[in-house]
Amino acid sequence: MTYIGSRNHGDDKASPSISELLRKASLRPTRQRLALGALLFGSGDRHVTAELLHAEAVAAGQHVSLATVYNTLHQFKRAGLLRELAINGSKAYFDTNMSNHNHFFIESKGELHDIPGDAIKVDGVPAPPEGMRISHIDVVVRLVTEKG
Amino acid sequence: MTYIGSRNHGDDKASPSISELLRKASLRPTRQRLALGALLFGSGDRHVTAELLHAEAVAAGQHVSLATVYNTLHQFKRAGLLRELAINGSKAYFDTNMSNHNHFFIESKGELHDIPGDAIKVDGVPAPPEGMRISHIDVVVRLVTEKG
DNA sequence: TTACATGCAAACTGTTTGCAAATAT
DNA sequence: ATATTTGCAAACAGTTTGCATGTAA
Repeated sequence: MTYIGSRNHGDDKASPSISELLRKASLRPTRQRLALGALLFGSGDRHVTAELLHAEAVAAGQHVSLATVYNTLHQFKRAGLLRELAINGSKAYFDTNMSNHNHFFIESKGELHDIPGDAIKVDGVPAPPEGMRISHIDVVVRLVTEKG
Repeated sequence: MTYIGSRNHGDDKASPSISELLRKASLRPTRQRLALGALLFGSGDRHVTAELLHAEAVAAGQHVSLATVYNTLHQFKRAGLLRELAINGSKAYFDTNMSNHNHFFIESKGELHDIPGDAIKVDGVPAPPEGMRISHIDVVVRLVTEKG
């Protein structure tokens, strides 16, 4: 679940590892889930919006409704295959990189890039209030063009 | 506009400093902006959503439309009086604390709390790509109840 | 066979916009 | 007087949902 290396297995055949991912998540390996899973997990870490993933699936000749893309993203998230990122106020980004890491965000393009997990160190976080614990610390480095 | 109310012209005992803020921002001191400004800047650092601020204004007996709340929040933001926070995927939060600081976010309540700017230190941020510079680094410490 | 998954459209939430009426200067 | 601001409702984007149809086990 951490990373899925190479893509091969021929051209028109679903990757067996996707089926396995789905099986482990108790999700039936439907055509749609296999297609979306291949797009998401078939080639390294990815950042997608529902809209982008849908467009990719359609471009790949797969019939998948946008609602199914949303459903599938949430199912994958629930299964621990994806993480949802709150980057800007409007769109939801999903990240296939489940390891500890952070992000550059290019505001002008809505584009995300990973910062490896061992790069950034956060110190001095105050103790949470009584009865609360830290679930996660998000660091987003927002970038603009040099001109500003 | 069907509202029948007092037009407090000139001497406005309510909040002279708000009038000044507005004047500096080249925003006319209308009744709505004065009311919203008083709610936002009248009592320390605040985190509001448009919906919350609108509810507060109405509760305070002020006629302000939600559209005007949105417009005003953006005008204040543009004037450097507010900062917009991207915390979760759905709602926009506005923060009256313009100094460098970070946030606790209590997911279950959608509640934000400041972490003083000198508390958290972020080290090891990689150099941005060519032609880009860092505009801001957001650190959000997400909290859940101890039980999960 | 039957429980689960999909697609469509309609519903929904949060936000923005067009325009006539109101207000500030 | 004139340029700006407001309120309303309608438009809009992104997301979720209800339900009939389709599909995996």
